[in-house]
Parts: sequence; C-alpha cells; structure tokens
Amino acid sequence: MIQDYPETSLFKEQMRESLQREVRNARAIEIAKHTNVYALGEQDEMVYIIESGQVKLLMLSSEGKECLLAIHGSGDVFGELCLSGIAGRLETATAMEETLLKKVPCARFLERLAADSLLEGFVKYLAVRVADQQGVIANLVTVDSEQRLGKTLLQLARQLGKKGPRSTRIELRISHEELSNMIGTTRPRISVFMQRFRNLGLIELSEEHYLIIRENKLTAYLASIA
Amino acid sequence: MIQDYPETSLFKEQMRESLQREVRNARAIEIAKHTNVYALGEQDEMVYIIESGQVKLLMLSSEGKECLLAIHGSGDVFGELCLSGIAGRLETATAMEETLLKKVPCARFLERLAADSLLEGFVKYLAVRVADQQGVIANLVTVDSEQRLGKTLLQLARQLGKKGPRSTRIELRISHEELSNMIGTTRPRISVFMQRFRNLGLIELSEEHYLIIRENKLTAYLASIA
DNA sequence: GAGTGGCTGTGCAGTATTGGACATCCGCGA
DNA sequence: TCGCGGATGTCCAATACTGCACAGCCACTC
Repeated sequence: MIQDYPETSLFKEQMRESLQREVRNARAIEIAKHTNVYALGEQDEMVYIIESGQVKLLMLSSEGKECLLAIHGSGDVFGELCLSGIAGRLETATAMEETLLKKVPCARFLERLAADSLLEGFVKYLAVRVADQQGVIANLVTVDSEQRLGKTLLQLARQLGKKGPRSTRIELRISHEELSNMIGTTRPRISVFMQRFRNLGLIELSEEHYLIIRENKLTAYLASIA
Repeated sequence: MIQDYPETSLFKEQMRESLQREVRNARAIEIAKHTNVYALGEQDEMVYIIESGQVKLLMLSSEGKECLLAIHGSGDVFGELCLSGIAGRLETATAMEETLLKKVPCARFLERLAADSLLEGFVKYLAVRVADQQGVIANLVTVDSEQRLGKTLLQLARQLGKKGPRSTRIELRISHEELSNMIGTTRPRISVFMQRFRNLGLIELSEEHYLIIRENKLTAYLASIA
C-alpha cells in the first residue's frame, strides 16, 4: 500500500530539514505514554514533528468504535491536516510511548515551505498520500480481513521496520486490538490470523515481542490466497 | 463525509478558471459512454477537466473485484494524482455517459497553478481530500453497510445533486451494482437497503429514475440506528 | 512470590453477510 | 410488436463474522 517512492522520501527529508530549521530554538514538548497530543474537535492549528517516540492517529465513530489511521515514528510529521482550513481536529493523536515533539503553527509551516520552495514538493507529497489512501479504501472495499491484515503488516514493515537480510523488524509493540482497529475486524480474528501467519513462518515474534515480518513469504502467501 | 468548506469551493472555482485559461484553445476530447478516459497502469500524465458528462473512477483488486472511488461531473477536475510522480495510473476512469473533456499535461498544470499563485490553495484542496478520505476509511472500518450506504447517498447528494426545498435530486442513474462497489457489499443488500429507505420515505425515485434524497430525514434515520 | 492488569489464544452461539439463483420489470432496438 | 438485455426485488443455503466468555501468560508491583 504505502510505498516509498524515491521522490517522496527525498521530499520528506527536505521537509524535515526545513522544519527543523524553523523549530531549532523551540523547546521540545514532552508527551507521556498514553496521553494525547491533540484530541478530536480541538482547535489546534499546529504541525508536529517527532523527535523521538511514537504517535498513533485515531478516529472515533459516532458510537464509540475507533479506527487507527496511522502510526508515526521518529522524524515523521503529522497534524498537517489543519492546512485544510477545517476547524477542529478530525482525529485524536496519542503517544504510544514517551514522546518528544516540536510544533509549528500551520500558517508558519506553509510560509516556511514556500520560502524554501518546497510547495511543489509538498503537493507531490500530498498527492502520494491521497493515492495511498485510495489504495487503503480499495482494500477495505474489495478484500477480506485476512488479506487486509497481511497487507497492513507489510505496510507497517515498510514504514516503521528495520530491514534485515530477509525480514523486517518492527521495534514497537502493536497490540492485536490496535491491529483490529486498523483492519476493521475484531480482536479474536486478528489473533487467529496472526497465529496462522506464525505457523506458516510468515511472521515471528522476537524475544522482546517485536514483530518480525518475512516480507517475501508473506507477499507470496497473500498472492496465493487471493 | 465530503463537505464543501467555503474556502475549498472558492479554490475549486479559481482552479477551474486557471485551468480554463490554459485549455481555452485546446479542442475538447469526446469520450463515448462506457469507454475509458484512462485505464489502470497506463502512462498518462494528464489532468482532466470535465466540460460536460460524468466520469467514474474505479480501482480493481488483484482478483477482479472493483471499487468505485468517485463520480465526477461537469466542472470537476480529475486525474491529478499523476502529480504524485507515481508512474502509471492506479485507477481506471470511465465515462458514465457521453462526456466532453479537456486535458493538460500534469507538469503544465502545476506551472499554471504556480503562475496564478494557486499553489497554496491547491495544498489546502489536497489536505481536504486527505481529510475526506480519512473519513471514508474510518467509516469502512467502524460502521456497518446500511449506515455506510446512507452516508454515501448523502455524500453523492451534496456532491452531484440539485437542491430542492426539502430534497436533493441526483440527475444521474447510478445502479445498485455501482453502489455496492462504493460501499463494499453485494448488490442484493443494496437492493434491500434501498427498498427500506424508500419505504421509510427517506429517498424516492423520480419518473426518470433519478434518485431523490430527503437529506434531513435520511440524516435523522442514520442517527437513530447508530 | 502473590496479586494485578494487560495481552493473547480459543471456543461457541447467534447473527449478518455472501453469493448463488430466479422472476419481474422496463426501455430499446429489430 | 416482440424479444432482448440490463437492472431490480426476493429468496435461500452456506459461510463468515461478531460479541461474548474464559483461561493462560507474561511483566510489573508491592
């Protein structure tokens, strides 16, 4: 799903640098584990950059159920949707562990990009985001939950993982419940599928309970059950 | 889901004008009903603007199933995802009826926006797109199909409909099959739900088989079954 | 080292959904 | 005027999924 196109990762680097210059003298904000950076409905026109730690973005449906939209790690930028001009946050951002952030008012962020001639790059970056989400939507519509779980794991591996020779480690504990909120199914089903993947040698758990994903095998398996 | 924020519709207008200036002297392309503007995988770095007619965007899953992403009408711009720099179309664009289009190479489109100082506006526009899609994803994950169908109808009404005093007409025939491909369920279920909505007076069919949506009633009903 | 709480593995009953099939209706073209 | 094809309304059996509940397994605290 989410692929790292060379131009995009280049741009992300540039955006990071540009932002870093902007916030160099600002003090980092410390967010404790399990507390919110911002919450649904809040008026908080800030763009954040993660110095260290992990943040998840959640959306809540009218009646309580939640949907995990993304997990961001060190170096990532989030909260950019305030650029849309929509008043109030549409989602909640929660630290999954002790996290250090810096923030910029979204108007300043835009000025900064313009000043560094990064607007076109940012357009490209957003277009990639739209394309990715389109892919996620298509998956939710056309594909069953086992397949979706597999794809989501691959996506997480690419996004957060540290690559090894024939596998990728995700150095972060993601609970089955969190996965079920990304996939759109219930926790027990995730348990069953994860177990199945484990038995087939498509994934492993390290000592520290980190997830290790054998991308090739998993990809092949998903193709085989398509 | 898709809301028309004042800034966005203003920007859309500006973008349309800017594009119109660019293509003024180009000849419109005629696309026959049920034929493609572009197809999955094609190398076609063009942005399109619809002069008249309707176009739907489809994504195909690995094994045949399709997902209807959007329906665009007269004045809409589509195909902008080529700005992402991803080679090859990710989706297929098909004319739902005889359609007239004009097109611009995507690089020219970007230059044009830059020249007309619309880049910031375009960033905002894309941010709204991302926010909308985020909403669609959350719906697919957390909400059941009847609810989703309702929300989708409301969205279509807002996007394509002609407003009446207490209802909105969609002057376009959308089949149950197409709806099922937007919602992520099967045609018979759509039939049942549509029937139910009809019996409850939430929607109607006009003589010409256009859909008439009583937005207030439908919204209230959806809230009541939430 | 007993107790606690969060996460995971599993089973099960009840329900919702799928994916057929089939009859009907309607507009269209021959 | 009569098929014909596409769209719709309905039904049914097979299946997938949900929403529990419960047990085991850490890791952590006291």
